[in-house]
Amino acid sequence: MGRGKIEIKRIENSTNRQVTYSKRRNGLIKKAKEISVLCDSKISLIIFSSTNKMSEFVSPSTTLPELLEKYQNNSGKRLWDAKHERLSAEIDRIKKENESMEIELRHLKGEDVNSLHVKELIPIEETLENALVNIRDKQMDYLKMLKKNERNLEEENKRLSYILKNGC
Amino acid sequence: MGRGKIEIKRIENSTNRQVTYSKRRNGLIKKAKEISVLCDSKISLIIFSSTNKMSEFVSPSTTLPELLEKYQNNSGKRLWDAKHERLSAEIDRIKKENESMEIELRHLKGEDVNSLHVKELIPIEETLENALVNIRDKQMDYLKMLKKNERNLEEENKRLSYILKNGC
DNA sequence: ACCTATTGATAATT
DNA sequence: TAATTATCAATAGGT
Repeated sequence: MGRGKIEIKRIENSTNRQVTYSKRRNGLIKKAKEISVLCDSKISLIIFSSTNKMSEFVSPSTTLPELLEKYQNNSGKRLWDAKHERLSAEIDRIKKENESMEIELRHLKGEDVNSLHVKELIPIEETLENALVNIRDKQMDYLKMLKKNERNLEEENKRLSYILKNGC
Repeated sequence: MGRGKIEIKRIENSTNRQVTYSKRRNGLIKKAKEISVLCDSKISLIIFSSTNKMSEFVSPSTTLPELLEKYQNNSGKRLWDAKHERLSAEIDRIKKENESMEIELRHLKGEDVNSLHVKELIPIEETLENALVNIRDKQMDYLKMLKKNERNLEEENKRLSYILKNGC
């Protein structure tokens, strides 16, 4: 079907491949249209080129979702239920994570402590004490920095005053 | 492409239509295979005859669900119902909640405090102090209860001893 | 189903 | 990149 017969294997020359792709894709879509009209059939054709450019044809008498629904009924294959399940499972997982974090948060805020046994209060107390130490350290650092800045400014002031008093 | 040219319109004779369908479907699938091999492209072809008999071809380098996923990304069309989107949206929402809780938790544990401004430390400090107060109150309540129990037991002891000493 | 005249698709070339 | 065309492939109609 051309100036020479070709072997059906990947065309290595990428320009040739692109050209052939373009021609054959058009041919394929044309033939898909023709069979859908001639034979009153419903078709979906989705093509991605090797560079991931998409082309599609769906016979006008239907829609892709409708066709896929029929596909599932016909083949018994699930196209997206698996995905739903995965998403649902992920939601469950994250929700559980969420709940336990919420509980931990409440405990660290000293809420709902009545639901805890006294022994369970001890690690929480320790965590809170450590946190307070950290935070106060940080505040202390900040204070020290302020003091240091203050000292630096005072010294600079003295120096400038001295220079002003005694001339340059 | 045959003994005579035909017009591209529905073939009314149902036998002819069926025969043509069969031939052209095979041709279409063959061409789909060829382009997928020659041009390294990914294809899905689903055909239903006018009698609802299904045929399909999916290039071996992919799967229909994968292709449909790409189709959705590429076209922006949603193939499966709103349920999927709802689930995805919920996952996003919960994940965001999760993240902010994680951050809050870390701060309440005195972690990552260097990323905070000193002013932001103040409410955290207050929260921690309140939490410690609550927890220590709870511990104190427990201690008081223990003391009270102790007293009660001591009194009961005295009473029993008295009864034993002086007869019933 | 198979056959084959004929049309249609396309590989190589420009 | 778009036409052209020689050649091969698909297939319509007949058996």
